[in-house]
Amino acid sequence: MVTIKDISKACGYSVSTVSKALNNSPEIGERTKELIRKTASEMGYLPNAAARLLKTNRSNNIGVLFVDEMQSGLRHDYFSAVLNSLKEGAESLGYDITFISHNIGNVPMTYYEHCKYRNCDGVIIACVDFNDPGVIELINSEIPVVTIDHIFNDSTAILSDNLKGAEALVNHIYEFGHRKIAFIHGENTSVTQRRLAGFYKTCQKLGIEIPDYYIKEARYHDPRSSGLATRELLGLKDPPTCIMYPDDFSFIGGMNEIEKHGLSIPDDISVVGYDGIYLSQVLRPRLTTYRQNTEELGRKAAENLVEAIENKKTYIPKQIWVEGELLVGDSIKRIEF
Amino acid sequence: MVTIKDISKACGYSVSTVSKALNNSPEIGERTKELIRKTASEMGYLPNAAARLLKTNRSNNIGVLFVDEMQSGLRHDYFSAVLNSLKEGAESLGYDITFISHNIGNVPMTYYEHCKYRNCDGVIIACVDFNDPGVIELINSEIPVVTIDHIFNDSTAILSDNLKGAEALVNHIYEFGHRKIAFIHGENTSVTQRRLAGFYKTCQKLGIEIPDYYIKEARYHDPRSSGLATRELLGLKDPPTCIMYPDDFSFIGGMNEIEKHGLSIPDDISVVGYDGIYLSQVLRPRLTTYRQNTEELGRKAAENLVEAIENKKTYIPKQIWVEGELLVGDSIKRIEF
DNA sequence: TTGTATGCGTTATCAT
DNA sequence: ATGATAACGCATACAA
Repeated sequence: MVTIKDISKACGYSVSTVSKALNNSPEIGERTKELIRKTASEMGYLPNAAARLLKTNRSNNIGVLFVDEMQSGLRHDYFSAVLNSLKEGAESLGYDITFISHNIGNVPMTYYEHCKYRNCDGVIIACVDFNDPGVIELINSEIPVVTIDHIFNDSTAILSDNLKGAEALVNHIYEFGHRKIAFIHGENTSVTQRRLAGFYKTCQKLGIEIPDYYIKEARYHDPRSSGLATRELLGLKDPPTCIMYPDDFSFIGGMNEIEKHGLSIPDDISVVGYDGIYLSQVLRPRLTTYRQNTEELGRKAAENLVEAIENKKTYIPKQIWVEGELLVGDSIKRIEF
Repeated sequence: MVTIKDISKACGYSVSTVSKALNNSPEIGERTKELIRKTASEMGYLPNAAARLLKTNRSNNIGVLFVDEMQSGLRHDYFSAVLNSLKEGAESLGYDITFISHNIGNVPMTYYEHCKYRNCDGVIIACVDFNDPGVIELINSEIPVVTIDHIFNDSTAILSDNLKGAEALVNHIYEFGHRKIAFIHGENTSVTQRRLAGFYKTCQKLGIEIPDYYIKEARYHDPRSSGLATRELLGLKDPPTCIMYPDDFSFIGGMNEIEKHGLSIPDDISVVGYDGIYLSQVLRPRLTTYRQNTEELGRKAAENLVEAIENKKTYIPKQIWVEGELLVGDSIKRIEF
């Protein structure tokens, strides 16, 4: 491994001069810098992140906490998409990412301890149980934190605009003539609450009243529970003409149930999803859905965390809402009313 | 931050004694260890991974190279599942993982350089273009490497047994009475080659001849190309009675095409997928498919890499085939012939 | 059994 | 503009 010491020997300058030159210090003459940079690259020099960290207390490493209750972890379309852009955003800013967990080897660690152990400059938290004491400890620590899809006190949060999403869907459904709109929503989280708020608010504005039995709770990413809810809705004396699903993937459960009833989408019943994952766009009929902007969610999370890290003194936490977009498919029938 | 120096002061032992005690050195008396450990934990001591690394040249950090040609990156069911178990396997062995890329900030780096920069003890390579010079440089370097689903010279490879998978599917299809079996396969990779080999070998053994026009090339994870191939197959004078798809997800494209032709699965045409992702099991009819054992693939990759790292002298590279299992669904009709 | 001294590769302080 | 030196936190060879 070639170190600055080797470069120092090779070009006759002292170690400290080499270090300064490589860090582009104004103290060093342009010609000297030139020479040192050249020999460094010729010798294949690479800075040692660990040694640098030891001096500067900056690891250029971001921790990522990503554990969902369903244990599906990375196998969750929405979150793996967010993670992907998170990773790319961080990398383009010069940071690597490390997954944070609560035990490493057989040594139990809190999330906070793991972050300290790896000297993470900051952490991005997504998809976790925000009541977990370990998560709370981390958020309340001195480590800069950005949360995704959850507002925690005054730490920076990047939020998919679920209110606007539900609003856009309801408006769109309404325009197609539907008044009997059912909403199968996910388990009770802040995300769900905002979607419900957007749903009710928009219905009210449009002057349509939704009976309570049109609102069903299922679980995110779980076609089975959405299938059951669908069955209940289809069995009603006064069934809805359009069903909103917790997410595109869960819709598969509804789709099966609808087919089992001998009904066809969208002729007999209209549906919409949520998320806008790849799957939704390859199904036929194409699913009308609301695409969450996972690229921007991940990128903004990385950008804001880095900003918080690099301006620790002046950074002011903020909440950033990321809008998605309506993806118009063919799963809603235009009806008269 | 509390260091061994602080502990040293607090309990009156020297720094080196503390260090040895914390590392459970036999040199230190049991009572002393006890005391030191106790004060350390009371003071909330955490070892500093960077400092330790600087001395020991071991980072307990594994690099992961995960870039596929379709740029779908982490948004790929199969690979995100492998990654997930990779992560868990590594963590349970005391290693963290870091994504390797080819530029960090605006500094262009080769994969190898990135690994060195982060002092990765080893690297797991999956889902990349193995002709990329950067990948080749990394594999040929002194850094221990484990590849997934690709054999590269004599580095250790963890391989999903695609030959057995194709074999199992063909046998199963045959048992249901089918003789006209079409195979839509993915782009030409070693994975595809093995599946094709398994396919042909089994057909031969069973004494069925497959005309060339039953074999179509599509792309993995791309329903559109599989849809096109399906259309061609359905348009044949002598269409197949069963179609094998490159993967479960691609099957969606075939499914749409089949429905468009007014055909029904499995009554009019039988199908099988590959992968056994969650989606395949929630579709109706349930897709008959071959589940790749992603848990074991990821875990074995982590285990073997760690073994290679920790026994650098004695470790012998090997190839490990991981079998999957047939997932019997309802997408094949039993027919007379 | 415990302590002293040194160095890993880097940056920062202070001198020259 | 350049160089000598210390220090970051830890582990280890060697001394006691």
